[in-house]
Amino acid sequence: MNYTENSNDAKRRELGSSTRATGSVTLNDVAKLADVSPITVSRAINQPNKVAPKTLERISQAISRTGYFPNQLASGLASRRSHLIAAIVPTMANSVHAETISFFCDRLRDSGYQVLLGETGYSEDQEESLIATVLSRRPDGILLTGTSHSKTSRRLLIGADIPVVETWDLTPTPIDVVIGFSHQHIGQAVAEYLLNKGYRHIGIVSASDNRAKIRARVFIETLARHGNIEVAVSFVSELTNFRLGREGLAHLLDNGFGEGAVFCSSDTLAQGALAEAQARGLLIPDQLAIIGLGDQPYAAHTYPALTTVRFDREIMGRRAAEALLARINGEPVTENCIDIGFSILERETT
Amino acid sequence: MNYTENSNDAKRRELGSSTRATGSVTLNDVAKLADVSPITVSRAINQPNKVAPKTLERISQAISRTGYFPNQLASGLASRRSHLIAAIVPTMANSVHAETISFFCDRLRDSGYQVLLGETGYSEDQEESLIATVLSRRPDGILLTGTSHSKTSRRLLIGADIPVVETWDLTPTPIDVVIGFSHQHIGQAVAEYLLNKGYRHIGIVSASDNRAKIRARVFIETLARHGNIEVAVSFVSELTNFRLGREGLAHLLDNGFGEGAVFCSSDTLAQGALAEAQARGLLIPDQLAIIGLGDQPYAAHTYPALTTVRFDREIMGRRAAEALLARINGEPVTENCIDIGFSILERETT
DNA sequence: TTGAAAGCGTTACCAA
DNA sequence: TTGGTAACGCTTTCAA
Repeated sequence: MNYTENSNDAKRRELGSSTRATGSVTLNDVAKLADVSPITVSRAINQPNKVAPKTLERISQAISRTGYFPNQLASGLASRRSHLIAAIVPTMANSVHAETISFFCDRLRDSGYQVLLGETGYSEDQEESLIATVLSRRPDGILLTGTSHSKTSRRLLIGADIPVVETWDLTPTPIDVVIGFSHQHIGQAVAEYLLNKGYRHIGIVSASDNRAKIRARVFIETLARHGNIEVAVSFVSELTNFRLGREGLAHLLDNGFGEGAVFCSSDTLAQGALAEAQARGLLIPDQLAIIGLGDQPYAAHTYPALTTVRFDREIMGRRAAEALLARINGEPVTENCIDIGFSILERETT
Repeated sequence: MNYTENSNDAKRRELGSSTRATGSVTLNDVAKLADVSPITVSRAINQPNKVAPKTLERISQAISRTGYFPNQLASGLASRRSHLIAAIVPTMANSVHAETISFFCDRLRDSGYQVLLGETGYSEDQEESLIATVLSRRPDGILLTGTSHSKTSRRLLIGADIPVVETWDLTPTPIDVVIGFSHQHIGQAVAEYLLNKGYRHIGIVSASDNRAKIRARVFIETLARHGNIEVAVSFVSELTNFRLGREGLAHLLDNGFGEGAVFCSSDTLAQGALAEAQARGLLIPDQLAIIGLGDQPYAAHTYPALTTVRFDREIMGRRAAEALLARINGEPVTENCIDIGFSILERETT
C-alpha cells in the first residue's frame, strides 16, 4: 500500500490554507516517505525491536531526511505518559535544594524523563497553587520538599493518582514515599554532642523555615533538659545568606554571649558567623566553636568551623528519582519511608 | 440544547469498556453539567470576558463540583501554545545559575508559564541532545547559557522557530536575543584595576569553563601588555567549590607566589582561597588581596576579600524572561543584545 | 510484523 | 454570546 496521501492532506488541500497548518514535520510525513503506516513509525521510535530491520532502516532514513521531531505533547496526550516529573522546591537560590534537584535531574534524564520546576518561596499557599498548575501538565510523578502541605494540596495530589515523593524530612504518614532525615534527631544529637564536649555556654543562629525551627526547638529543649542550659537564640529569615550569618552571630555577641559554642542552621550561616567571629578576633574554635549544617560539597574538612552536620544531597536526589521511577513502572516499592540519616563530622582542631 | 450526552459517550457505551477511559474529569463532563457546549467551557476558562456572566457562573460551579483540571497537554497540542519555557544551564549546583533561574521562574510564573529544566554539565554534546529533547515538548521559548553552541544545536533552534535567549555572555551574532556581560571586559577591567592599585605580584585562580577561560586570558594578556607582569596561574575544573579555592591558592603559594593580589573566578573560589590564606596566617588584604566574582547575595560588603566583581543575576533572570515573553507575544523587541554590565565593588579595607 | 480506525482533551474556524 | 465540526499529532485497540 502506498501512503502518498492521507485524508488530512486531502482536506487540507481542499480547504485551501484555512486548516491549522503547523508547518512542522509529523509522523505522517515520515510514514509517507518511508511508505509505511504512521503506527509503524511510532513503533520504530518507541519499540524498535517490534519492527522489521529493513522497515526500520527505511524509516530512520525518512526521519533524518525530513528532520522529524516527535511531539511529546501529542504523545503524552495519547499515551497518558507525559514523561514529565514535577519538582517543587522552596527556592533554587538555596544551594541545598539546587544541588538535590541537580542530582534528581541527572538520574531522571538517564531514564528519559524531564523535570518541570516550581518554586514556592517557602509558602504553603504558593505550593498549593503551584501543585494545581503543574498537575495540569499531567506529570508522571512529583517531588515535594518537606512534609507539611495544605489540605487542598494533599487532596489534589491524591486525586492526581501519581507517585509522590516528599523529601528533606520524615513522617510516619507520607502521601506516598518520603525520603529524608529527622530534624528532631539532629537537634537532639547536636545538643548532646555539645554537652558531651563540655560546653555550657551555647547559642544558636537559626533560619526560620519549618524544618530549621524544629531542629532549633529540640536543640533548645534537649539542652534545657539534660544540661539545664539556657540557649542564646538568634533567628533569621527563611532565606539564609552569608550576611545573615554575620548578623546572627553579632546579635548573640552583642547581647552578652561570650565564649562557647554556636549551632548555625546551615553552612552558609556558619560561614557568615565565622567571618564575624574572625572580624572580632575570636579564636576558632578555642574561644568560639561553630557548628554548621549541610556539608556543602567539600567544605567539611576545609572550613574552620569545629564541626558540621552532614547529610547527603546526592543520595536524596537520586533515590527520590529512583523511587518515582519504580512507582511509575509499577515495581514493588518495599520502603515508603527512607531515612538517609546524617552524621556529625568532627574536624581536627587546628 | 441539552448536552447530556455526546457521540463519544454513545460509542463508549456501545463498545463497552474497551475504549480508552482516563477516569479523569474532562471539559466535556463540565460542559454537560453546566448544560453548555465544551467550547464555551473552554472560553469560560481562557477568555471569561467573552462569556455571559450567568453562563460563567453556571460553568464555574460545574468546575468546582466536578473538581475539573484542565489538561495542558491537550491544550498545548490544540493551540500550539505549550506555556512551557525550557531553561538549559550547565548545572544548578552552581549557585550563579540556580539564582538566575530562580528569578527567571518567578517572572515567568507571573505570566502563566512554567519552566522545563535541563542541565548540560558544561558539555556541548549534552547540550545538543538536551535541546533536541526539550524541543519535542514544543516549548514556547528557550533560555540557553552562554553563546557557544554546536552547529546542530543552532540548526535545531532555528528550525524550532521559537524565541531563544542566550545568557551570561554577549555576542554580535546571537541566535535571537542575548543578555549578559562581556567576559573580555571583565578580564581587562580587573587587570587594569590591579595595575592602578600598584600591584606587581599578581595571580589568578580560575575555573576552566569557556567564560572563565576568556576572562583569564584577557586578564593575563592585559597584565602582560600594560604592566609587563607575568601572572601566576592556577586552573581548576569547571565545577568550582570551596575546597578547590583553597587548593588553587595553595598551588600558587607553594609554587613561589608570595604577597600580592589574586583574582578568583568566582566567589566560591575566593572564599576557599581566603580560608587558605587565613590558615597560613597571611594578612588580608595587606599581604594578600583577593578578588572574587559574582557578588553572591549580600557577600560583597561582608566577606573580607578586597574586592568583588558584581553583576546582577536578578536583572539577568528577569530580563531574559521578559525578552522571551515579549517575543512570544509578538511585541517589537528593540534590543536583541542586552549588556547588563558589571561593576568592581571595592571594599573598605578593615 | 503491519495496519485501520478510533480516540486522547483541548482549541481553531467558521456560522448562527 | 454560543455552538458544530474538524483538527492538533500521536498511540491504543483490535484485526490481519
